Amino acid sequence: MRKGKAANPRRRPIQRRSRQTVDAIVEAAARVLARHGYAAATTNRIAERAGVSIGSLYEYFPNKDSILAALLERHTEQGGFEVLAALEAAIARGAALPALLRALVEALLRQHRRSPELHRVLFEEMPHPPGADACVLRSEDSIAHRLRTALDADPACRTPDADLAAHLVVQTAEALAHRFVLHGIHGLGEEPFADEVTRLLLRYLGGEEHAEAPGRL
Amino acid sequence: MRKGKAANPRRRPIQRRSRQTVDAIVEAAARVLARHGYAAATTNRIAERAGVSIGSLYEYFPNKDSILAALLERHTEQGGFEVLAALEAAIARGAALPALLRALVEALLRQHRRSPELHRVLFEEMPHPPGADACVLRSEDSIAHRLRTALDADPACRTPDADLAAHLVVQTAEALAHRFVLHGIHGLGEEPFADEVTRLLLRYLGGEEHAEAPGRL
Amino acid sequence: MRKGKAANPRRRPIQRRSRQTVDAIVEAAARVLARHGYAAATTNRIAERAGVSIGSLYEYFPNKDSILAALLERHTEQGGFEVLAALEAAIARGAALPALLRALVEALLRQHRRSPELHRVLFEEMPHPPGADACVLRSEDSIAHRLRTALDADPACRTPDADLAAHLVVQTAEALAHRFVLHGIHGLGEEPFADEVTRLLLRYLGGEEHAEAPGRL
Amino acid sequence: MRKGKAANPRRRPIQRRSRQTVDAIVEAAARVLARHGYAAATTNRIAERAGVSIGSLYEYFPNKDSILAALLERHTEQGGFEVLAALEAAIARGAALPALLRALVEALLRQHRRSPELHRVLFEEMPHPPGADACVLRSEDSIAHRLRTALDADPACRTPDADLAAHLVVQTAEALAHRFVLHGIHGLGEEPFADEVTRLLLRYLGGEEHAEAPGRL
DNA sequence: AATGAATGAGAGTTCATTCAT
DNA sequence: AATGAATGAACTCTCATTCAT
Repeated sequence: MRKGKAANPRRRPIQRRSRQTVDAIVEAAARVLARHGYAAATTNRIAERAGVSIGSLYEYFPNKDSILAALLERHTEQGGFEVLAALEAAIARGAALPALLRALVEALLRQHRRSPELHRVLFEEMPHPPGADACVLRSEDSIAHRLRTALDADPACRTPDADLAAHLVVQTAEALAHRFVLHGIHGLGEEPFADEVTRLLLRYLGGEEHAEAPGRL
Repeated sequence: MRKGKAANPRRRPIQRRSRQTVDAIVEAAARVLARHGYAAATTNRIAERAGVSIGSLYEYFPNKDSILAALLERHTEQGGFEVLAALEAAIARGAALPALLRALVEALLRQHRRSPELHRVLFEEMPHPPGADACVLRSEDSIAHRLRTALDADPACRTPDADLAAHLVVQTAEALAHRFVLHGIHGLGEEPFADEVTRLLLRYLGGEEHAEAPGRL
Repeated sequence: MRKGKAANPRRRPIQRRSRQTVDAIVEAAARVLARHGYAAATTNRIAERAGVSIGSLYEYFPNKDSILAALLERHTEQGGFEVLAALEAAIARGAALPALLRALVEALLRQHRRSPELHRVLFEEMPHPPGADACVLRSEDSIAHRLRTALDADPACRTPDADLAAHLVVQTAEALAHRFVLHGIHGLGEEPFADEVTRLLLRYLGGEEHAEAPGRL
Repeated sequence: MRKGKAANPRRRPIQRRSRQTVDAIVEAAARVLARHGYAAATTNRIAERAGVSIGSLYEYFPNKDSILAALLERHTEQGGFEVLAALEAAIARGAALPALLRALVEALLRQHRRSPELHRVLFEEMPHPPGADACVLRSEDSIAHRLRTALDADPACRTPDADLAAHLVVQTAEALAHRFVLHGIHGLGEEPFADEVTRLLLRYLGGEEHAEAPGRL
């Protein structure tokens, strides 16, 4: 049968073994994408790398796109969690605005640095089927949300629309970090880059008196 | 694709007819991508839309990637020229920093607005073969360069590294405009969005005393 | 793209060359089915037998089923034409009812005899997707129709509903011939079989006084 | 199918449990075929419907074909028994030739009517591996045999070769009933259809003086 | 220069069957 | 005996590319 499309549900990875298999497949997809690029990421190669038969792969994923979507989601969620955690830690440390923003920028840089090749393929080489970016938006939203509550509590922050400001801050930091890791800015080092981005964000949020040289945390 | 080959066009389109054919093909690629998405953009369909036989298409382009690369380049260069022109016009008008930045933001928004579908496919759906982004970087570079000379001349601008600042401004404005046009920010209108982004950039560059309400140009 | 299903129109075989290719493919399908059975009739094998690349095959047929459907149709139409022609010839000869029915039975036997293996595979082994039999019904209908006008003209025929009778005659003759050619009836020869079927039909149509031994034509 | 293998079941279902399992599998195959057609009848789906693991299914059947063969056999035998029983009942009632043939025709119609979808799939959609039809022939043979002894005893029957006549009668009735149930004849109702077929058979067997209106039994 | 029919490697996917548990 | 996750050969079909005309 070739007609029965899309939606026949696959085994739900409830049991431990299944979970491992699913992870192995997604992990293999990540390795193949990072090492050989999108064009080489065939289902058969992914299955092979995962040490799983092609049949098993299709036991857990209805088609190729769903594997890549799962990878994108995993990658994005993981990154989001880390950034969120870094934010949380900074807040817990009682960090003021400059240090908070610094933490955000560094977390984003770290995240992009971890596997820049995978990141590049995932976001620049791989076709994003319409709607695949929902998880990216979601992730950004949750970071912006957390940031906003922090901004609300910070007297140094003078900005009319805190929600909007939080979103712009997150989007800006993320976009600049992305670009920096992938393409660099002339020969600029990561440290001065982080300084400058933090300065940018800080001035935007109104804390310009602390703007210079927040230093490393 | 038989082989993932390089991208120098086979025949130098010196004659008028050749130039027209090349343009027709690139234009057809743009239309197909915008209307039907990346997955439907086969070489045969592009040739058909261009009113050219598939054989002729391969007379002018060595492979599919080179067509898409040409399109990406054309799109980027055109956009770059427009932004550059808008910048130039503002400077010629004797615009101060706020108005200058406003002009930059508006030009970028306009550029993304022009064919957002094509833009989305080009930058979010279509695989970017490694190195395909060189032209994007070049375009940004030239805008940043022009901006920098303007900043140098503006006493309102107090920033230690004008070159770096110019690059960050351009990258930030471009990334935020891109995101805004494609995914929006909650229900925010374009006008207030432009205001806020301009405010962000202006504060960064040190002109905070003029930051509020630069108004429309 | 794997989603774009069913209906994208293929090249219509208008030109001479195309017609030849289509014929070669259908003919190859017939040979493969007859020689190796349904299970072995893969598109690649059919293409190979046709001396055509698999790509060309899909240039002319949108999918595997359509090839087999075309073969079924060709086979059925050809058979129908022959039976129709035999009927016409008998009528032209001024044949009376017995000779007419004899001609029908013989034509059907001849038709099934021609390539019994293909016939068996086509009608007993091959899956008939719902609706594939429309052409068979059409063919029978046209034979029944011709027969009916002949019956109307024959005074020997006494039957209340000539249309119904014609259909039953055709269906009965076809079914019995099919079964006889494929499985035989004990050790009965074709000649006596044809005699007996003719007798059956003749008695049904009311011409029982001529029923015995119509002889060969 | 790894190999188009023969069809003797691995385990003789002696125990009650085994018999039940075998029945459940065959029954499940019938339901799946009738409801979803041949293409959807995968071994996994059949096992699922039978409430049996795929492993167990293969404990009782050596391969897929053997399941379908068993179903075909069950279906055919059951149908054969019913027709035989109807014949027997008519004879026991002392029915004359017209009533006897009427009973035969009605029994066949009833049999096809019972699950026409299964019947259609079984005989028109499903591939019949060579030799799968032996059971059909056997069934018809036994009906023809019983009919023959009845004909021998009936003085109204004047036909030279009673055995041949019995076979033709059974084959004709079966083929016409099959066609009628599956495709109909114009808008003809079942009652008049049965009348006409009975008339056809009766005239063939020489009982034309009783041919008109045998009435319902 | 132009055409477009032909090519065929290789993609995604299915499903009958096995076998470790 | 029973399970069902795993297997992988084999299938249908696509599409970038070539080349005879």
